[in-house]
Amino acid sequence: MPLLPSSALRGNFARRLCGTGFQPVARHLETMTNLRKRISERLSDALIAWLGEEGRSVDSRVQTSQDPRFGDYQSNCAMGLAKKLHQKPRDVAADIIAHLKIDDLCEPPEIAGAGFINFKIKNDFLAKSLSEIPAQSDRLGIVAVSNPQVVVVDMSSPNLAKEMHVGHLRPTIIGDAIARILEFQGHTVHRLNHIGDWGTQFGMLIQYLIEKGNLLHWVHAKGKIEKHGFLMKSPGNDSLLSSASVKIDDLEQFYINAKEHFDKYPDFAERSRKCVVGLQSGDRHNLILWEVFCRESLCHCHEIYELLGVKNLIDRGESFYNDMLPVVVKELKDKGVAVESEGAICIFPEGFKTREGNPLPLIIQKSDGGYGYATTDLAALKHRITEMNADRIIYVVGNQQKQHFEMLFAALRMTGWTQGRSVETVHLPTGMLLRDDGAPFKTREGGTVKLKDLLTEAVERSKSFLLENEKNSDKARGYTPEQIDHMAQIIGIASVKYFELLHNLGTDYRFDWNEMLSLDGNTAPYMLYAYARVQSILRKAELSELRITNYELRTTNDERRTTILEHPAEIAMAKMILKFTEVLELLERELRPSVLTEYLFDLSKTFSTFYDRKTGVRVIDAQPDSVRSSRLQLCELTGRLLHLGLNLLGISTLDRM
RNA sequence: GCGCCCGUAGCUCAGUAGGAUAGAGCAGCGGUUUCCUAAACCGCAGGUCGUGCGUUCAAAUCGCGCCGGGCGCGCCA
Repeated sequence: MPLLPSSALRGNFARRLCGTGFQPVARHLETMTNLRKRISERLSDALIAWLGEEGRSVDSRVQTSQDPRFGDYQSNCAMGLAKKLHQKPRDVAADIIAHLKIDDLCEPPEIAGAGFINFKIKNDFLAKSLSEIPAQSDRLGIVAVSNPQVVVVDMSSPNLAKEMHVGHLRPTIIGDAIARILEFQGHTVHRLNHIGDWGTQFGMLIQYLIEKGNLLHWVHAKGKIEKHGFLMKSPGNDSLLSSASVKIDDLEQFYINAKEHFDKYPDFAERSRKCVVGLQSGDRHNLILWEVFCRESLCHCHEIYELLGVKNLIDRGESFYNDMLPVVVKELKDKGVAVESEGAICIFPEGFKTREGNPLPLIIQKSDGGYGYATTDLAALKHRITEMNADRIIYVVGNQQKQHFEMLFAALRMTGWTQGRSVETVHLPTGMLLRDDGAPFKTREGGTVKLKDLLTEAVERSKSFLLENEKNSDKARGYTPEQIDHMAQIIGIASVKYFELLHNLGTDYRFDWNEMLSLDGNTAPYMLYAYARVQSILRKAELSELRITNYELRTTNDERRTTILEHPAEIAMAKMILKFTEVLELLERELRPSVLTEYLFDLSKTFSTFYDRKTGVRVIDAQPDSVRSSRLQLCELTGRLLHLGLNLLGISTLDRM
């Protein structure tokens, strides 16, 4: 059975995967088997063999069984089919089985209950499937999708007027995880940081900067600004910006001070408004200061992104779309998509109503001539579709904006911008972060919690835990302070990220330090620990990287690795490893990182049982050599898989804990 | 008032296009260290899936009503 496309396509794969951080699938023709898909294909063949063309329309999907008594997979198609054929479900099941050719994969299928067909995978087939996983691939032989798309992930979206707060955690972390997963699957992904860099508050901030701020090296610049949008300029290559700089230590406080000043002094407020006007009319001095301010604020954001390990962001502010706004409005007016209503230019997508039951507008030009967020969002959509050639645009944004995105997407369908091309737009609504007492996440004084403070605390808490361990003679591992710092950094950040990803993204959830940093349960530390144990085994078995290479190289040609699956723990391990392909399918369909966290937790648990002194098997001192090498292979695959899975979530691993 | 989301074990949450006796983790109780990291493992206990009808061979899952919570509903993002 051909598991990879022809060699002509393989060059494409390699190119597409460039820049994802993963090795291209090239040398090996092996891949990881999708057990569920295999059975489903055989079932489909059987249905066609039995019913002819009609068999094609029957649902041949199989699902994993909940109870091991029912085997590994089950098909429920006989029950539905029985109704159509006016036969008994169990008879239908028997007919299906009679046409099934599956004895190389499974034990003889069994009919149970109301007409379920149960499949149990043969150990031999599990072993064969494991041995097919290529040894050198950090992708574990998982091939890219055959229909790669250009995907824009709209994520993070900070507002440069203020510092990033806990509310940005979900859209940033989940957006990055989704981007990583789609990249891994072979799509071209653009992580788009839709930054709030434009609007009335910037007038106030810039005026405050001029009057009270710590402006350094302010030099009147030569030249002129050609276009709004500091983000359009190539960083570090701008003579205007290099001539002015500013340092704001506490951006949040700066905003609060400016706002107080604004409320207290009407003349300052007046100067602020003039500043806004200046900005909008392209006044050079105002614009330079605005850029300087945005640069400084963006530096604060990137400190956070660095801490979180979020890379390859396209920082593109709202200002980027400024010049497009009047063009878009005119176009939509000309096309008759937008109409004037109560002095404003509006689009009225079908199916949306106001409080009074009137059609609800998407306002693309205010009655005063200004533009709001809806216009920017539309312009951004157009840019992503027509300039970036996006096939799929994913917004990871709070669920409060659900209706706005529904209207936006409805409006998009009226514009004709996709020109018949299929462009999928999807809003992944994120839930709110609540305090552990269920209240909105605020400081005791009612202020917002800075993201930076939160992440710092996570690292600090991890560090004090590690230091506590070192004091305990039973647990002390003799780490140096540098090692402790490094581990605390990884564990702290991993804990916060994992806790985010663990929850279903749409629902509100409670933030609980003790829970997320706990070593017990579905947490990052538990999983990092499982990974560290794998690494420890491989070290103890003296399978250094070089040794693994030699060990694997012996098996590349005719001499296959033989996997021996006898002990229940070995069999469980094998099934769990192969299940990964099914998890990826689900991820592709549902874009829910919690599907992956759940799997990784199951994998870790299965490994802990496999390796346990009571319930598991010996590995390093196992005899004979064939068993030892088979078990080492299971460990090695688990390690690679944990590393891969955590990597897809944006979480780093530790070789020791 | 209308629209959308949610209500599952004491707590936090899963439950994959309706499938068999509803699952995890935490907390609780009880076990396991001559042995590769006990930061672990095993076992026990714990639920009329908010509620009432309905759809069907089959409902936590689909439909309708009700109760309770959240969010949104014309120039803020």
